[in-house]
Amino acid sequence: MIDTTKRSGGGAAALTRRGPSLRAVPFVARGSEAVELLSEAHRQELARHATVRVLAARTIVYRAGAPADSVFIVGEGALKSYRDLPSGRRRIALFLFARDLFGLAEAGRYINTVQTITPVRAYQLDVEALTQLFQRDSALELQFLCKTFHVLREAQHHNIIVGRHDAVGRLAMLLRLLQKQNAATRGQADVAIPMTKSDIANYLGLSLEAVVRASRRLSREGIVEFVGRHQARIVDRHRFEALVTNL
Amino acid sequence: MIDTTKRSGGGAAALTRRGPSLRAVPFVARGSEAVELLSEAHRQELARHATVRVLAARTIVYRAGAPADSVFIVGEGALKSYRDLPSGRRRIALFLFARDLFGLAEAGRYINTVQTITPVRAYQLDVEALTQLFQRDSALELQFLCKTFHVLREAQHHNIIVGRHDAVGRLAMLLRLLQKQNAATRGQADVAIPMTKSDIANYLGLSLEAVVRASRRLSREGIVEFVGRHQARIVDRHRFEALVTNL
DNA sequence: CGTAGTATTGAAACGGATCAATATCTGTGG
DNA sequence: CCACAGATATTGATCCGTTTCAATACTACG
Repeated sequence: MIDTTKRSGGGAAALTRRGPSLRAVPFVARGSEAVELLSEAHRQELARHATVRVLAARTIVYRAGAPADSVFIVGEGALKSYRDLPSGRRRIALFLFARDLFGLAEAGRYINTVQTITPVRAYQLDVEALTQLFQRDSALELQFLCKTFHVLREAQHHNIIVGRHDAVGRLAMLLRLLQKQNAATRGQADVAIPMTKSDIANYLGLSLEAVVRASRRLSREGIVEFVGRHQARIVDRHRFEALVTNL
Repeated sequence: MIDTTKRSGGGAAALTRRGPSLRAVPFVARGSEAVELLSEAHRQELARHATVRVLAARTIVYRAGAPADSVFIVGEGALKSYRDLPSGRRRIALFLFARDLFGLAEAGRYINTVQTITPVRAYQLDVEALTQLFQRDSALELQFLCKTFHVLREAQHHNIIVGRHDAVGRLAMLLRLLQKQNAATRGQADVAIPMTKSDIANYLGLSLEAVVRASRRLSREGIVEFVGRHQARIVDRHRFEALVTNL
């Protein structure tokens, strides 16, 4: 398990220059849409207190039940946040991407296990230090509050996905999510799929076979084209959107 | 639609003496378990800025998409937070009870519609005033942050419920939720069910018929006894817990 | 280059959705 | 206080999609 940990103060890489950032929709309405919530000043303030961690793929960041002393901000890469149920089943609660926040605790313990999917760069923040920071900087605290709302909305969206009764519809909604995820980097039709089909099954609340069959159906009907295991391309956007919206 | 609104400053009722309170599990570990998070001082501070609203059953507090200018704290009663989907289906995201927080917005708009189930007393707080309050009182803001975590965890728990493939298991988990809800007021075995079976179906992601059959099965097997439509009693606690835990 | 995790495909069984018909409750106005 | 209407609940029969089981293929990584 590779885990390169260093203090982010030592101006080592380009990463450090930029520092942590969050993504969320503001609490109240402002002219534009979703924005960079952290000001440059806040970013630097966080960077001073953060530890940069570089993690290999499939590394467990922390396990459910472990003492929660840090929160994390994803710099780059993809992770999954999950719980293993008594039956041996696994439920993935959330996929995490750049600028996402994780490490939310209950009574000082992490509730989910978090594991990297791809190689990841993350910023680790000490909880104690952070709450002290909040006392001095109310605006920064408000950003975290907003971000937590954002995560909450994602959880509710996940509820709606899992509530659907058709496997193809659920898969389409996940692909939509992934497509929006890196709409900036890639084209509107290209979808990068970092996780395995098992992960997808665990996220959608389906069996692996159901996910495979749903994928096959999407490609057979000419709606989505799969290129290898970790790449897809939306061919018929119209029918794709119809599937997604057909709640 | 009865909607008695009054400024909570005018020391009218016993309600005002106590004022709003929140329920959540602390961010970090403290000796005991879930606690009253708001100090007496905080409660009074919120009460000064809050409007008390008394709402009849089945009143819509706000609709999805409406401009979000207030957040609310439930004083007493039960509510549902839901979204109507394009298909006409309805997904209930959350049931709300005493000391719960609602009115979380995205980009200045409410995302869900909130409607009372029973008569409700709620405290309404202006968002602008609240954010200003946060600037002066960082600790109060932290309470709201913790409470939002609490709601997030409930959403994730909901995900786990809906992820189950058996109807009886899902129903059992909801009954468990309701039972814990008023474990203080009522006995360990008694469960008050304020909502209708349709509401339950919309929450569990099942058809109404499936909920009815699951109820029937629980009572036929002597696990839960239903007294009228809004009351249940857990007869065989052991098998009940087995059902709930059988994830 | 082998091995363990990952994916694919088929056949069978189960469970919930849906449709339909009827029953019961709740609140309202006469 | 009762009758009525609309919402809520119950029960049965059928259909459909997903789960499960099983057997085989792939592929990434050490």
